[in-house]
Amino acid sequence: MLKKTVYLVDGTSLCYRSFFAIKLSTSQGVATGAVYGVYQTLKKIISAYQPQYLGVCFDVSRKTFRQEKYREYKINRPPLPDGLKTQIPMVRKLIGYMGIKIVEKEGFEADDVIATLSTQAVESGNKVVIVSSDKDLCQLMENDKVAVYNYNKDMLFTKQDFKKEYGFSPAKIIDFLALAGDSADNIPGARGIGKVGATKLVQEFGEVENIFNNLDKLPSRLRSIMEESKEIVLLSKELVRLSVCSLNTGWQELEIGQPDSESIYDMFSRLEFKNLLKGLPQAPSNFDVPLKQDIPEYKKTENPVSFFLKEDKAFVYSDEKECVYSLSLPQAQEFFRSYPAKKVAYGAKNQFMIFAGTGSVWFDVKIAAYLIDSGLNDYSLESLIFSFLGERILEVPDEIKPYFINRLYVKFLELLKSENLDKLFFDVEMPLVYVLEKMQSDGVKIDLKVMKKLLIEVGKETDVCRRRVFELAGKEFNLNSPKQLRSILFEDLKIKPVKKTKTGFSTSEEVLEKLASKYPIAGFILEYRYLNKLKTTYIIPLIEDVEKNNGILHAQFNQAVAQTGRLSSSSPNLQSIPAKGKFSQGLRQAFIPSCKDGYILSGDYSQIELRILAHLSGDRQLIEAFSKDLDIHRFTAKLLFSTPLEEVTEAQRNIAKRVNFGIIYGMSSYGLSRELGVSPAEAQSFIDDYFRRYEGIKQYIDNICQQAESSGFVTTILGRRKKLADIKSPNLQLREFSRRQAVNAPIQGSCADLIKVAMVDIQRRLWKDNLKTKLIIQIHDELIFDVFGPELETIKEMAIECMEKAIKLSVPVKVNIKYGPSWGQLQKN
DNA sequence: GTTCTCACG
DNA sequence: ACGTACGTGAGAACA
Repeated sequence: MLKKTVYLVDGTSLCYRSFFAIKLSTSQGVATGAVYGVYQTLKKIISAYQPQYLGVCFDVSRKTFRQEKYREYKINRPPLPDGLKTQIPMVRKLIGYMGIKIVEKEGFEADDVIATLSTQAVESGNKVVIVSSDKDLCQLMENDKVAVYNYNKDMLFTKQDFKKEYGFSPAKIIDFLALAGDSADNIPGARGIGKVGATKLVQEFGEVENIFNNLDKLPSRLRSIMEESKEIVLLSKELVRLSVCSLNTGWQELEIGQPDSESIYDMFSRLEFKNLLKGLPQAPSNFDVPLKQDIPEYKKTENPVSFFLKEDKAFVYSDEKECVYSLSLPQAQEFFRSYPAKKVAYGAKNQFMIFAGTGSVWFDVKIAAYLIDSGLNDYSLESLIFSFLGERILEVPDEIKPYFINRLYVKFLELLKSENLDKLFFDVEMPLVYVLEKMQSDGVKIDLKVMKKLLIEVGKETDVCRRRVFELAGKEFNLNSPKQLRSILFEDLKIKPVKKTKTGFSTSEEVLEKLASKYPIAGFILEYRYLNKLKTTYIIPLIEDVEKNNGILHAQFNQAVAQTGRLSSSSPNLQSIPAKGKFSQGLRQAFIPSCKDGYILSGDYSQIELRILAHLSGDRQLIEAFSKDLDIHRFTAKLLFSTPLEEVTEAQRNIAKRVNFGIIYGMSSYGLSRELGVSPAEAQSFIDDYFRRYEGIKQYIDNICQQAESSGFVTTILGRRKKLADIKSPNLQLREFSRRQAVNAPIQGSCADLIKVAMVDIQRRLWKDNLKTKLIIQIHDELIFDVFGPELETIKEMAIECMEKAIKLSVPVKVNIKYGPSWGQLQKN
């Protein structure tokens, strides 16, 4: 019979070690480090040693025969941490998916199971490798067919290695532990004997029984210790001795089976193990879609045509003929011009330019996926194919893409209809694709001279600030490093820290603000941070970007990113250009109209989120306040402080304003207390008063949370959905987070609905009336236009009209218009 | 790649 | 007893 090697893994110990070593969690905060670590370790063993037999052993419960012998056994072990507890079932599933068997036995620990399997395997003439970090298991190495694998050092540990390190043979580790004790398992050992003493005794006498037979050979102090501890030492030895038990599974059954890659892939994508996904073997793919070169001749125009563009090629597919056509660009343009079917695409925003003049894209599967689930963090075609079609393909070849786009489209159209998202999709989101494309390609004109002048000015001030900080600190250091700054402030200067982060004391704005009155250095650091941010995040990158593009800035407006339905902007982010602070307007002055004598015009929704809250909640007070066009924060202050409207102080109005914002964010008393700088109890009383006065809002919030719980999602005015997977989670933090999202998402998302409708309407009007003015930037509740001079009055009216009438609310919607020669010089009428 | 900090709504 | 307002993107440091 051929000699085999059987690998036996201590699953419980591996889980613990991975959990503490690997701090990893999903974007939702679910701990995943243990799963990750266990997989990596098993994978490493499998690829390094290619074992044929491998089993993972677990402790079943805390109750084992050892507790019966000694009640204190492992009693000081803290309970399983929550984050690990939730991972154990995932780990077990994963091990199963990997084709690996789990072996365990009620009343016994993983170690005992390993001992049993190891003994059996060795008896039938095989070798054993034990994977564990637990010393107890070394006793099994007495038989030199058994080795222990250390996964930290990636090394095998043999009987010889053990002897070299300890000076006695592996079987005696139990005598050693019986004497020295083991604090982790609460093995008592002999009082007054530690590792050193125990080593000496075992080296001299071997087994503990032999010590007791030769007590007369010990020095008197040791002798009395040993006499006193006899019982406890013998008990300890019993506890650390591994026990053979009867198992349902023999080592022969540990042969590794075929891994279930689909399930592993599924689990990893849910746990967001992106790098591990790449390492998984690709499913054998058999697309079976022939490729043709000629121009397709479809007969039925009711079948939409799916396409994918790649530089100078277009790949086209329709259900009518089950093949993909590979066309040159001119061929494709000719085809689209002459053939009137609806076009289906993936990520059309970045593709349709090539098809200008051949009609618009009707269905974008990426946008559809975003409406169906706005919470995904990956909308790549591959990821959608996996999530919605259940096929795992690492990289879809370009020529096959239209085939999959078509399948996704069929699926998504059904889903959009059944979830009542089709109207939002076809009337708002799809038309918006083109609006955004136009905004991106038109771009924003930047005055480089203004930028460069600003760079010099800000640069100078930054240097002055930096020098002042160094003077006050008494030395130079990297002022951009929070770590170095931390040590300067809280160690060298011995300033009392205010707040901690995960890794040490915080040096955030909030902290420095508090320190500034007492320590001038804090003020200079703040000023440095502001200036440096301006310089490195805005001025320099904008200059570089614009220099590459002839004075025009082309940013991205992303339609499938924000979970609430908002747009996001990137490369550069035009939605976070500074608006306050000394140089903000100077910076914005570089954003100028593209034509001489033009204007930059901004249309800004006034208090839109609170108006939407009034609409959604139907709160009597809030609706009335907006109907009368009152200052809403002042009005809230009146209610909170029971003061006549005209007697509300600025301070009271300010508190009310923050409370109003808090409501939109689903606030907690703690959050509000920090925002207001009062105690949580005082904050709570503000919240209580608020809800007493705005009864409808209170009811609405209770309602929406209940709705979220029963359906698992919340919706906006136009039916946009936000899924809330954790709304019923047993984890309090996750649950409360979901509740806050449940309150906020309908408000933020409805606001997005509103402005998106306005954008679509506005762009239609611009096209229809042949206007030269361009919509250039959207900042959530504000639209920025590059106005052609003669069109100023038209645009003013049109912006107000389209924005205010986008969606009819039960309160008036108000838009403020400002305009000027640059973004930094806007004036009201 | 993660952490900290900070810009915007 | 914990960690807390909601939604984004970006630069720099540090491992």
